[in-house]
Amino acid sequence: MNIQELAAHLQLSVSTVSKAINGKSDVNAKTRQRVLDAAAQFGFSADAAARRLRTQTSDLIAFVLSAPQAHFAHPFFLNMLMGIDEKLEHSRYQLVVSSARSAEHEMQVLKRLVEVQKVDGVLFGRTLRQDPRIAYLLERKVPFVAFGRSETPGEFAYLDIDHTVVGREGCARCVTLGHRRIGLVNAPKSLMFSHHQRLGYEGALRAASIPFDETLYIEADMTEEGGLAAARQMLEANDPPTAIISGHDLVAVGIYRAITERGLVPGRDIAVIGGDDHPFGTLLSPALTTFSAETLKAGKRMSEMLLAQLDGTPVNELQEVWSPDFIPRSSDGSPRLSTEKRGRAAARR
Amino acid sequence: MNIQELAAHLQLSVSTVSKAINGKSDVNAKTRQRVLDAAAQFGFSADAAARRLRTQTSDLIAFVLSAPQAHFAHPFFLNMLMGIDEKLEHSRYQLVVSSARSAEHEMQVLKRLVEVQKVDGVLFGRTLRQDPRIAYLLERKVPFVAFGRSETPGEFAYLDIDHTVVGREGCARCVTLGHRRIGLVNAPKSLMFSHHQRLGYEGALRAASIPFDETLYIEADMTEEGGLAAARQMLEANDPPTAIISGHDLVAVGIYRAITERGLVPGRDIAVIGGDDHPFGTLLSPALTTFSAETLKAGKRMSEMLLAQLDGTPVNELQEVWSPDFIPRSSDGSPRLSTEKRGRAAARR
DNA sequence: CGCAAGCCCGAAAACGTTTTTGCATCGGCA
DNA sequence: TGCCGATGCAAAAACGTTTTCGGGCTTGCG
Repeated sequence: MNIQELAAHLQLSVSTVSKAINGKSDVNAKTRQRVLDAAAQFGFSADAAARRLRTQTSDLIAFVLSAPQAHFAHPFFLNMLMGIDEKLEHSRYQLVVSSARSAEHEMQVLKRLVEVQKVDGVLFGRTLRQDPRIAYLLERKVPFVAFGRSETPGEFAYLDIDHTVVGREGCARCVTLGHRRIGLVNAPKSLMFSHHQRLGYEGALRAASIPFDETLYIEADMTEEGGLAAARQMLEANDPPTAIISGHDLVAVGIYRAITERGLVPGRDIAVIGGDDHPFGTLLSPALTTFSAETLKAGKRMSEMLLAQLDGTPVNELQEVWSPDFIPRSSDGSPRLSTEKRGRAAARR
Repeated sequence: MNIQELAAHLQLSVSTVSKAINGKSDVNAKTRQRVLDAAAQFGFSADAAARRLRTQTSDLIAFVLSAPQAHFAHPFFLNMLMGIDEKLEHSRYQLVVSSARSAEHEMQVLKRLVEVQKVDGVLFGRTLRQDPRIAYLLERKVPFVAFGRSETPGEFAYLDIDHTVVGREGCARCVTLGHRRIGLVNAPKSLMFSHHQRLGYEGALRAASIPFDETLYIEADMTEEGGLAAARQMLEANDPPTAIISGHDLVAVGIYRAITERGLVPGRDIAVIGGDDHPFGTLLSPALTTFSAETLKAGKRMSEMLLAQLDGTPVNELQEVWSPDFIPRSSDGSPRLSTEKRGRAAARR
C-alpha cells in the first residue's frame, strides 16, 4: 500500500495525504481525519527507506556492545539493551545493535554505523579515559550518550555510575571491620571507571592512614579468570591481604576460587567485596557483598537522554552521575586468622 | 560524498561508478579498479536509505527478544545475539533488535518490523506449539529462522535444541541412581520445547515402568520464583519426589531454595537436574548437574541459515535439531533419606 | 460589488541510489 | 572494404516519500 494508492483511493493528492499524516498545519481537520481513518484501515505506514532518503534522517539509533567488556555471564548489557529498547519503542526510532570484538574493531563498526547506516544517535558501553569513540562522534557531530565519563576533550552527554564510591566505601568498610591489608583487583586502567575506583580506594586508604602498597593493587580483566589470576598473585605474596575488593562480581568469583584453592574460606578468612551486582551473588557461599548497578534503569535513562538531545536539549544538561548503593551480604568480614595460621592453612594444600 | 561527486571526480557517469562498485559485468577492469581506489580513498559507500529505496530490500535483519522468556539473569539471549551479529557482520545486513513485553506485544513489534521497517529476514527465540509469529511470517512470505520447532502448519527453517533429550536422559539418569519419585518442573505447555521435554520425561518413566504421577508434574515460569513455588508445592505433598528435573538452570535455583528452606540439602536429600547450562551452575553448592545449550553457536548457525535462505536455499534443507549434552556435576545423587527421615527434617523447621 | 486575505489543496522537485536501455567504438571476419 | 557482434560507457527512469511553492476558492471587509 503506497501513499499514492492511498491518495488515489481518497481522491486526494499525495502531498495532502502526507501532510495529513505528518501533522502539518495546512490541512483541514476533517480531511485529516478521513486520511487517518483510511490509513488505519489499510494499515498504511510510510515506507521507512523512502522517508529516510527524503528527510535525510535514518530514524535509527545504534547501540554497540564492546565485546571485550561484554561478558556473557553478566546480565549487564542485556539489561541495558532492554532498558534502551523499552524507551525507544514509543519513539520513531528503531534500535540497531552491533557487537565488536576489540577496540579497533569497535571503531570500524562505529564508523560503518554512522557513515553508511547514518544512524541518528549512538549509545555505547563503558568509557575509556581517552576514548576514540567519543572523539570521533564529537568530530562528526553525531548525538550520543556514553555510559561513563571520560577525560576525552569536549562536552558530551553521559550517564555514569560513580565507581569512586565503590573504591572508597568498599575500602572504608574493610577498614571499619579492622582490616589493614586491603587489596584491590581493579579493571584495566584504560577504563574510566577503573581510574575512579582507584581514586576512591586511595582516598579511603589515606583517610585511614594506610600507605598504598603496590603489591595489593593489580589490574585484571573483568572476568572470573582475571580475578582468579590476580587474587592468586596477591595471596602468594609475603604479606597477603586480609580483604580484597574488586568492583565487579565476576572478578569476585575468581577471587573466591583463588581463596578456596588455598584452603581458605572467603568471607571468613579473607573478606571479598564485588560490584555491578550480579543476580547470582546471593547464591554464592558466602553471599557476595557488592554494590548495585541498575543497568536496566540506566538503559532507560540513556535512551531518554539521547531522545532529549535529538530534540535539542544541550548536552551539558545531559550529564548524570549515579551513586551505587552498598549491598552488604556475608562476604565482607573482620580479619579472623593471624598470618601464621593462614600460612599453615595454605601449607596444607 | 555522493556517488555523483565521486563520478564527477572520476570523469565518469554515475551509472558506471555504481556498476563498478556493485560488480556488474559491463565495466572495464581498469576503470573498475580506478573507481574502487577512489571510493576507498574518499571513504565512499552508498547511502543505505537510497539503495534500500531503489533495490526494495532493507538489508535489515530483525532479532526479536521475547521478554516473557528473556530473563536477564540468564545469558541465553545475549549469547545468541552475539552469535548472530558475528555472522551478520561480514554480510551486507544490519541487525535490528526489538524486545517485547508480552506475546501480543511481540506480534505488534513483529508487524512493525516487517511492514514498516521491511526487514529482509527475522530471527526469534523460543517457539510455541502454535506460534502466531510463524503463521504470520509464513503468510507474509518473510524469510525467517526460528529457534525451535513448532506444530504450526507450514514448512519453515529452524534450529532446535532437542529437549526430549533432557526430559528423557534427565529422568533416566535419576532412575539409574535409584530414584522412583521423580518430579518435573516444566516450562509452560504452550512452549514447544516444554512439550518435548514432557514427552522425553514420560518416555523414560515408561521405560522404567514408573507410572506418571500428576502431583510430580508442574508447569511454572522459567524463573527462580517459578521453580521455588513449584518445588514447594511438590515437596509439601504426601509422597514428595526424591529427585526434581527442571530443564532450566534458573528454575533449578528456585528448586534449590525450596529444598533448603525445608532443612534439606539439594543433591544429597533431593537430586536436582537443570538445563540450558548457566555459567554460574558450577558455583552453586552442590554444583548443578545440567544439560548444555550452546546459544552462542546457535546464534551463529541461525544467522548462517537465514543468510542461506536469503540466497535461495529451500527451507526444508534448513532444519536442524541439536542434541544437548548431559553435564554431570554434583546435584544429582542417589536417594539417601527415607521418607520418614525427610518428614522429620521438615518438621524441624 | 470588488478586492484582499486566508485557508486548503495540488504539482513538482528532490533525496541518492540502481538498472534498463541505448549508443558509440572497436575488432574480427567475410 | 563492409558488416556484425561485443564491449564499455552514458542517459534517464524509477523507488516512495516529504516539502516547497503556487494557485483556486471562500470569506470578510470596504
